[in-house]
Amino acid sequence: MTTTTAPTVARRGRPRDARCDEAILRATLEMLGEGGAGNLSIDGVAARAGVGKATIYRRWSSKEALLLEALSTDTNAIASPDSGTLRGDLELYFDDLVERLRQNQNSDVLPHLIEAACYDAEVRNSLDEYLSSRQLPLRQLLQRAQERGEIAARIDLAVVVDVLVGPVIYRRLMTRDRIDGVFVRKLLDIVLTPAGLRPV
Amino acid sequence: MTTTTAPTVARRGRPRDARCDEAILRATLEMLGEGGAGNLSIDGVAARAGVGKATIYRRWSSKEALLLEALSTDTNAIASPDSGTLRGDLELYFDDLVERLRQNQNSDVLPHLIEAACYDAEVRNSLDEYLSSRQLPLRQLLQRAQERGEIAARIDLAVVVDVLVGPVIYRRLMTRDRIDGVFVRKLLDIVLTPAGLRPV
Amino acid sequence: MTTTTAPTVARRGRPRDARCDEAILRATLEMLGEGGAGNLSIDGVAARAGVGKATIYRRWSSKEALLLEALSTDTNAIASPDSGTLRGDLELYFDDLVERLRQNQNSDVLPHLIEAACYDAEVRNSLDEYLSSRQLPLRQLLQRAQERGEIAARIDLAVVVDVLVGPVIYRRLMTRDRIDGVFVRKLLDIVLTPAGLRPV
Amino acid sequence: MTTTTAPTVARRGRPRDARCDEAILRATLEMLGEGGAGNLSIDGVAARAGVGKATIYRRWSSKEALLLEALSTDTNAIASPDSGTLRGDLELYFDDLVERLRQNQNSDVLPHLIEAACYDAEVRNSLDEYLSSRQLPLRQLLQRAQERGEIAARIDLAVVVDVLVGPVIYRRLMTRDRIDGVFVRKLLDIVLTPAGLRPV
DNA sequence: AGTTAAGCGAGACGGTACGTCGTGTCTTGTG
DNA sequence: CACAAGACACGACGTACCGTCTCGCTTAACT
Repeated sequence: MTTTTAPTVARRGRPRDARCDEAILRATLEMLGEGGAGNLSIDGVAARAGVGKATIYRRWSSKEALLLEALSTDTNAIASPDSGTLRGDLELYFDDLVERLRQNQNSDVLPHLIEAACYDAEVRNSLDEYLSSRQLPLRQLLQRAQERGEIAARIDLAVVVDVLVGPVIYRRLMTRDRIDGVFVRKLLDIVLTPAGLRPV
Repeated sequence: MTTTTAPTVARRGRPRDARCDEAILRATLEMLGEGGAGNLSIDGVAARAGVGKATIYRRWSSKEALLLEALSTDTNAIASPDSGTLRGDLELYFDDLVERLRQNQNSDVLPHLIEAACYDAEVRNSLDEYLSSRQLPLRQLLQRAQERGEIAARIDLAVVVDVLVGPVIYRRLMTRDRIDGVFVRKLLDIVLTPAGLRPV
Repeated sequence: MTTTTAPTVARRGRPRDARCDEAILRATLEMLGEGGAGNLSIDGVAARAGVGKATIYRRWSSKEALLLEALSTDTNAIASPDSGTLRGDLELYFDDLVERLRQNQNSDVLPHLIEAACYDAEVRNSLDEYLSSRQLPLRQLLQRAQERGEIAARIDLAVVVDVLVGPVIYRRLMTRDRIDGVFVRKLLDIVLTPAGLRPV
Repeated sequence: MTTTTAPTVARRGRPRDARCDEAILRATLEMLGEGGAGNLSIDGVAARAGVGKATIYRRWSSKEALLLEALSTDTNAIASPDSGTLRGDLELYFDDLVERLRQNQNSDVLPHLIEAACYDAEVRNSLDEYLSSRQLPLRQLLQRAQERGEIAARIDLAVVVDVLVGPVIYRRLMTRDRIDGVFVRKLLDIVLTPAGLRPV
């Protein structure tokens, strides 16, 4: 994280006004909902938040840094299930994920950030960190399944993550096909059930 | 398709100069290679192609429409393998895909187009069409496998496509992990081998 | 004049269509009336006249050449009075001039041409010729008055023309004050009546 | 005038940088001298002044507004003579005027502004104001002469102004004949001397 | 009658300038 | 120092005309 809230430093001068942070993030989220990331401008956010542009740039180095922070405010923790079985855990995890995606249905923030990350290493890092943190429960869940023997030891769990999350992201970003419980079940069936795709 | 091959229409006025199309597309691809989609400007393309901006806008309604056309010119056909086995076909298909991705390694065109598609329905449609055409061999290959009985009839092939392509795209766009033969084998192992992930 | 209507030359090929000239000039005058010279474009004239742009440029070398021609079509001859007295002649001449100005009240063609003449020598010459032809009756009228002795022989008639026409043009172009019979009488009073301004 | 010298208002935000005004006006005058008003572009002025285009548009709504301001900076006051006689005053006034015209000999600024004033009311007003201020000394000078009885009380001084200034402007804009001391003397002779043009 | 040269409508072409918008930085006066 | 306001350099946008050029066709005059 960039914010090192070292409490002992006690910086001099007027302290930052926490209400500014709030107002800026709220304005950002509102404008994201209305026009999407592409139509969101710092000028616009500043105007709506009733804040000077410098006040924004003092806190975030770029539009994308701001977006990432705004996204992170949605921090009701991700489900970290432990039902005892791999299938059960995955269903809980994905049901949560589906619900999240359903809520901000047409959000284009992710595509925007992905593109921005191509040009800006700092954004790249922050985005990686953000995504990684979102995946943590899934990795842990798989780890436990492998320890229980539900997943063969030889399997590379990183690839399993790809196989599970990839299809969802793919639908989200590219095909825009429906992402719901039905899709998740089909996905899990294919990945988990040997009878689905069997080698000749 | 927009091409109405009605030869009897006999369009009036000076016809479009095909050399302009070439020059513009060539300039576009060059600048894509150099600076990426984000740093590509219509002004720049026009200047490099030795062409007025209007000549570009006469053909493409936006930067993204131009990018899509430029991408489509890369028309060495995608591998449409038929080795007789699902596994064999998939390996051939993905080896081809991996090679393509390897070539324009750090291209940010796809992220850029994905974002643009969020705001512009026309781009959305063109992009869908483009992606769909790239997937065609894969869909056909799976179709044949299902007819041969290698894939259970109850399986939704659309989801299989997601499960296969999704992980690759996911690495490409989000985790930026390595995409190579090793990854593809692991991926196919997980998806095709029942012994990998087995339900309790 | 540019048009050398040598009838014996008998140029080969398809002859120019006189209806085009008409249509173009009519369209030009209409658009002049609507938007003024500044808002008149060759594209617009061509479209309204139902004519290709080349058909216009084949006849006139520039927008201004076209304007000059369009102006010259208004060729109901200028009054060339001969009432026997200087004052009488001048009143007739200026009444005619005032009427002409009144008709195309807010025309901005003259300013436009004056400016264009600054940059284009051809326009300069055509404009000079046009203006000179309009002044001819006045010069003749003054010439006769000088021969009759109404104007002292030592007087430079060119300057008299300036003194008479200048004020009208000045009002027209710069002050935009009213130009009517009252003004003309006042003008003639000042210039012709010794009791008006008398040297101490 | 637009300048509201209210010092108590204490305008907020970063104040306009006076050096920008200077640089822009200087660049404008330079480019006027080089290419004339017709070849002067906002892009060009911005580039030469080392200033963004927005910085120009923030101050002036159009090219013409800028030109008017630039002209007004040439503020070595106009001669406001008081020699005691009408003839003497006029000679002083016109000698000054002739000298000014001689300096920027081929300037096309005036024609350009006159045309622009046809389309833009704001330019119209500014131009009127500018011209009116230039005429002020002449009007005062005539006023005094009328009070002294050198000009008959019944004479409309506004028309006298036209009669005096009109011929000069007319030469300047239309005939492009020479404007010098000789011309001015001839002009004054005709207007002031009863023996020149006498009514029958 | 066939050939040829130009006229014609349509519209593409290389340019140039336009006026607007957004970025990230800066400079004021006021807390 | 932080803050609101807003000026600043820069760069891209998409549009409008300019004057020229190519198409396929028509229209006469000259072979």
